[in-house]
Amino acid sequence: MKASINTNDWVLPLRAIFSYLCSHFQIKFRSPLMANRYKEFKHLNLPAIEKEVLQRWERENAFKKSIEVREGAEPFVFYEGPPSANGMPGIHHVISRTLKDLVCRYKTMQGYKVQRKGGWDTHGLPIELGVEKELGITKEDIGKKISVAEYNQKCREAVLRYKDKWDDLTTKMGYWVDLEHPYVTFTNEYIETLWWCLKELYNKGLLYKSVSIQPYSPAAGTGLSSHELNQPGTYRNVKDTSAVAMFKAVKSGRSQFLFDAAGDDEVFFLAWTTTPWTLPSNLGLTVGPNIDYVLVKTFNPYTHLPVNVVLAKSLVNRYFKPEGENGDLEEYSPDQKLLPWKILTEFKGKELEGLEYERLLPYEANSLEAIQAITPDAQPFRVLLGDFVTTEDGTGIVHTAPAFGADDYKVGKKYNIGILTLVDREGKFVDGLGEFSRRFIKDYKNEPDYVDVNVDISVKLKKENRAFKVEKYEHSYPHCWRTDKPVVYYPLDAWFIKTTAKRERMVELNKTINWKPESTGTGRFGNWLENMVDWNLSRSRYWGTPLPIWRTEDGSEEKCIGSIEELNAEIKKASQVLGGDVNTHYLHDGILDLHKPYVDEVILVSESGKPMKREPDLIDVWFDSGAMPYAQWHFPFENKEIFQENFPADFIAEGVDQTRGWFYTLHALGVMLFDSVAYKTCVSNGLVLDKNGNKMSKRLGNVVDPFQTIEKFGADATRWYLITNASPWDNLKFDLEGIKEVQRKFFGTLYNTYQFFALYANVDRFSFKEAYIPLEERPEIDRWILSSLQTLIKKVTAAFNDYEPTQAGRLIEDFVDEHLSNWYVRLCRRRFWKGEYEQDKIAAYQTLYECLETVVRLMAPISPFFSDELFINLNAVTQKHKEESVHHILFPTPKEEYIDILLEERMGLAQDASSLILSLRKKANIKVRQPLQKALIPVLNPLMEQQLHKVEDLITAEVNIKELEYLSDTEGFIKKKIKPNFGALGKKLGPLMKAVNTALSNFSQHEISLFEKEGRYSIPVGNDEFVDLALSEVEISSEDIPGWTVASKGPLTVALDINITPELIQEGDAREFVNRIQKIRKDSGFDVTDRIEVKVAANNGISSSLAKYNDYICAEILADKLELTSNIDEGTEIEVNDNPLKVIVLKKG
RNA sequence: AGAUCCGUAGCUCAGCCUGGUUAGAGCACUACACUGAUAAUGUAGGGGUCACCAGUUCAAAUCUGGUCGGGUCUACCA
Repeated sequence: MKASINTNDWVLPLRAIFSYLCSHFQIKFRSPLMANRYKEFKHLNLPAIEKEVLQRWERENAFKKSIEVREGAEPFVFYEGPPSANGMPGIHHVISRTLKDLVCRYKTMQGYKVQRKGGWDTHGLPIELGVEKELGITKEDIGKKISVAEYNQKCREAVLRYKDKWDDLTTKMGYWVDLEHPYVTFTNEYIETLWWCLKELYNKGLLYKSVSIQPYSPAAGTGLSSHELNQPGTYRNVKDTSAVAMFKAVKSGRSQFLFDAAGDDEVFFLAWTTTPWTLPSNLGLTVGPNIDYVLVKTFNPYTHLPVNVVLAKSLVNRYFKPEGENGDLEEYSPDQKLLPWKILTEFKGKELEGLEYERLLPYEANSLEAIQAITPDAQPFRVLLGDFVTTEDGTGIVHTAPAFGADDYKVGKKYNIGILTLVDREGKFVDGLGEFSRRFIKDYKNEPDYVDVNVDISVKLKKENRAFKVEKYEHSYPHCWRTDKPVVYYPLDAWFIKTTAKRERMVELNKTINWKPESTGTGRFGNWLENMVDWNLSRSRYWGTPLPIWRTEDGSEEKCIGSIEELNAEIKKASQVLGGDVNTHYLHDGILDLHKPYVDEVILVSESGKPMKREPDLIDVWFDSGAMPYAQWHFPFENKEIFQENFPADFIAEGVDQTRGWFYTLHALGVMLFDSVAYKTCVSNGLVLDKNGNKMSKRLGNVVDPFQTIEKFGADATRWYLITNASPWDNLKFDLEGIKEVQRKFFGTLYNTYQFFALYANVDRFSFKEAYIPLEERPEIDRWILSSLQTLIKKVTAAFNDYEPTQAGRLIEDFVDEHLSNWYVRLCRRRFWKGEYEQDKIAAYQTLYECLETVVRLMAPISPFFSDELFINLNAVTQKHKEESVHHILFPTPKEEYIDILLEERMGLAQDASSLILSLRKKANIKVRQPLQKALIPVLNPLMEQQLHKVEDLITAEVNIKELEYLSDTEGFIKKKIKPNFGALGKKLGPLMKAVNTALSNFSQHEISLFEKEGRYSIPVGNDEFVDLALSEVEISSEDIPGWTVASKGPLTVALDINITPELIQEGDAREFVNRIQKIRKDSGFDVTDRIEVKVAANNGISSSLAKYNDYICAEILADKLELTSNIDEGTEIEVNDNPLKVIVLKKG
């Protein structure tokens, strides 16, 4: 502080010389740091201001400097979740980035060093699919129509396609993040760290290969991980053709009891499926061992043939109407609607175990020979027992196709029924299935004339007396997050990370993370961890991080590579051991690109000297982003110290949809690699919906373009709106009207306040060069606003510290609007433009300046542009800070000694009293310009009188009355009301409260005043019991002053003397006249300091009013002369209190 | 089906944690004022079964349980 004051001493004369030179030699030059006038605006144009500020930031390297100025300071670590730049950014990106930015800016202002490395997610399905669409190819064409090398080159070119748009948005929205040195996930360095991570996991035994039934997207040609399946929007309600198929039981010793009951007719097991395409692969039927089943005699509703069917007892009424029970089976005719039916027998599921049935759809491909060719000894087509069977849907008998369901696979393995996968990886039936061969099981190719094979299968079953019910069934079914096509469950070889082995630790460490809101962490994320399954890493694609594992052909030996150096050494070794052409391309320079196809060309050698090939899989892109804490620094190959300093993150923030995505992969890798959390605080923001609460989608056309929004309303207004409208984690209904409101109400008010300050400070040449006037020498209102300001600083700081920016923003808004603009400035206006430049005026300037500067610093994290503009404009004149941006200085700290609770309280009284008096004026229809004599305020105690007395001048000036009169406690004059102080009495009285309340409400005026005098009172509550009340346990308020019209709010009551004496009328005339002249001054475009002369022709009572108040009028309107004449020809016609006048207003000089 | 968030004025939201007696604000609407800050402001008015039901309590928008509606997420539902 001291240094800057010293600086001022010599800067001021220099500045004078400088400006003299500039004006005389007409040098057009505006130093950003120096000015002798506060910049005044013509209009509030936020977008234009922002453009200027952006240019300045760029010119001055403001972002870089904001980190440099904290060199050596304690770091605050932030991780940027990498966006994928192959799509356009949307408005929902603006909210999470605003959140990230404001926290980082705030922490910088708190003195931390906050590095923010940007990043790009560049691998994976979205990019590949985009490229395929562009080239008009499918996955099968890769390696045929286009080489893998060329394909990957195309991907590499496509990944940063919209980088410019993203950078543009980042810049324009004021998001400070390092775009010059971002981490890019496809670089060798990045991949090398990923390999290092994988090898660490491998060495810990956490990486393994296994066959399992996994979600698989035929359209995308790859398996999906559980968290990919858990992206929003993947589960969708779809209508599928479902079928209840009839599996014909084979007669045997064990099934005899069924045939006995059925009178030796055919017996069928009913099994339901929503995926009829799995029926040809059926190898078993699973029943619940303890579920009750029944054999029902009835007719097939399609073929009308008599049948006997088995299904769960509790599901009988799902298929049969009660009226049909025991109906006449003999008389059934095909045209009757009601199916007659009859339960023949009942039994437990376990009695069905091992019963055989006939193949439903016999073809070459699902013959016993074909099955046993894959699984020797397999014994398919039997009834199995499984615990997973429920009776909530279907028939209680589960059609089991081991290839297409995890449960099916498990139970099938147990009973050794074999496995048939009669659908290939493209999603079409294999050969050997008759008319269904090579047909797609779902419309994966967007064929215009696609015919649903599921329908055809169902029709076939119907015709063959093998379907009992076929209908459209609506259920939620997972879809591939990129292709939007339905996923199937499919047996795949895959590499897994054994996340389940670390579940306990992950759960434990999760409890140390500060989640905003808490429920995301405990609920959504916590549940996810509890139910976690192993992480399926494998992807059968081309553009991604290759799995660095090489294996011998028989799988007996394998090697996991953890660095480029290691790979190059192994390359050489293999070449030497294996000889021939092995790895010849890679011997000289080593490997130059870690992607396909190059890594696949590399052959390594096993310990026993056998060649090893790379496992063909790529890894899940989510591993890329989850490993960014390490890979962004190329750890451990470089930057070890930087990494140590930047792990774990203090703070991350993304949309809540990342809970199972990035939040999870970061956490999982942090725990598994370093036994640490990866982030200490995680803020998850909600979705951005349109103004009607619908999700934004291109299809509905309700998306909001962030560029247009910022261009039109400015980034600051947009940011402020996004942050203050709702808590970040609540869903936001985005409405442009809301931004307009913010712009008008908050920014408009702040702008007006600044503008007002600048206008008069420029007139008076206020530059804060005078000594700081001690608080005790400033008037009441200054001390009040400064006290409120400190309270504001405290609350805003607390809110920001608690990651509650919404609270912070709303507090600032309220202060600027309610306190600063609508009370302080309004009441102090005259201090700025009246009188000489002396102590009181300087105090006013200093106070308003301090408020403005502080507010600007408080709001800077949320509103970086406008705050910086105002800061620079203020500081350019006063030079109080040597920093050149608000984002380089420190956040304000509250001056506790400025806080005066009593003062804030009595100002509240003044505001209430003024408001009440204005409302009384309104009731009596007397305008504020008409002075009134007095207002009466009953005071309940000495403190209240004292308090009011101190703000008396403010009230009288504000509501234009001559005096306040206090009515002290004279019995009979003020009517008082008493009621219990519920809060205080509740605990003490409990059930007696009602009685006391009744007693108090029946108090007479006399009893109330007795109570007040004594300070206590004993109240009878029946049965000779009494309750002793203290004065603090009741609330006494004045309710009425007999004979007066009153208004009250809480304990405050006001009466207004509405007698208007002739003298008051004259004064009112004078004030009205001043108002008219001021309007003329303004309309004529006079400067606020111009002196004028006025001639008035008044032929009525007004002239005497004007004569009487001549001096007052002249002072107000800056007139040197007010001349009253009887008549003038020209002049402006005005009206003063219904009297017409003519005036001529002339500027002097 | 389960988890979670939400439901307060026409709209956007406070208040709920810690129960207290007229449930607030802004926007919008209407009328009247004020103003040398003017795309601002004040006063007044209309507008609420605090989603519903039950419980706890002297007292419930607030605490508890349930129901309904909406969002998001989960699930190996054949």
